[in-house]
Amino acid sequence: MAGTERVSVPELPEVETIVRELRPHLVGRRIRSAQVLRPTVCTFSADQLRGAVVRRIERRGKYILVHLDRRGTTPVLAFHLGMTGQLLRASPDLPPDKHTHIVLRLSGLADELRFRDVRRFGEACLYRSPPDLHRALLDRLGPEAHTVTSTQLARAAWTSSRPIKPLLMDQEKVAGLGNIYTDESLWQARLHPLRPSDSLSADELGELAFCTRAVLREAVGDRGSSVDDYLTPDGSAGRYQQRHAVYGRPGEPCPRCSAAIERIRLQGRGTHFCPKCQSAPGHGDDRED
DNA sequence: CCGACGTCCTGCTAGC
DNA sequence: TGCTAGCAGGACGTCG
Repeated sequence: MAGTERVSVPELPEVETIVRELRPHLVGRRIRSAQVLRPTVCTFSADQLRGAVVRRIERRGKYILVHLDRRGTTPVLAFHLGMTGQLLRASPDLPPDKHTHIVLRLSGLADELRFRDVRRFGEACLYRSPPDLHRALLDRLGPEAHTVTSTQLARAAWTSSRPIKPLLMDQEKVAGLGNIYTDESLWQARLHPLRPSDSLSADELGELAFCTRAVLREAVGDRGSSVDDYLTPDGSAGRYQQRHAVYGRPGEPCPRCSAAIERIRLQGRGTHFCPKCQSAPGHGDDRED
């Protein structure tokens, strides 16, 4: 793959794709055995999982939540994939590599489930109960990005003067967006990533909410973006990267106006936008329609 | 309260 | 050719 972007960071569409793929394989099965190959990436020991039955699996923000049933308790296993995390089904005949940190074997499932993470920004946490999970994790997350409304966006945006891009990536404000889909949503909404959040009009925030939902819906339909090594648990790749308008395309023509896509650094993140049709802050907001 | 910045980690690549 | 420095970034801790 050409370009300077080599890493595919799992965001809402990738995590949703993983959850959908795993669900029919995991739900109802019992964890026969668990191996923790690298204890630093998780908060539990292998024997805390043994014998647990998977009741359901869901996504919240970028978290994968595996609800368990074990000896009358209902613990929840939560995965965050960080930048390079993967949940893969793999044959036990293939020895796990050095980046495989957790291995689960389930009753009635030939493949084992592996948590693999090259850069180890991801982690797996075990919570004692759903209320514990909410207190420690879920209550801190903002509304889901794929259903976010203009009202919800306005509530977050109008109380902050920080640029709109880092606000969208703040999981306490909106849950599920990362670098790729934030850049794509802002391009779709014709908003410059540096625009102060509290400078956005109700109309602009309405458009941003609409575009964010649309981008995520299409990306989920394409089973996410595969930029380099992101794969779904069955080993297949997503294809939304073919539709990226700006992300990973510095210097290429904007699909809307043909101006060259720019790339800047914003709070340490590579940020891609069209300098022509995403009007710069302080240069007026007149847009053609 | 808010935001900027350093930290974690590995693999790839530009440059000497 | 082989080395190293730099870069990529999600979330969190620290500092101003």
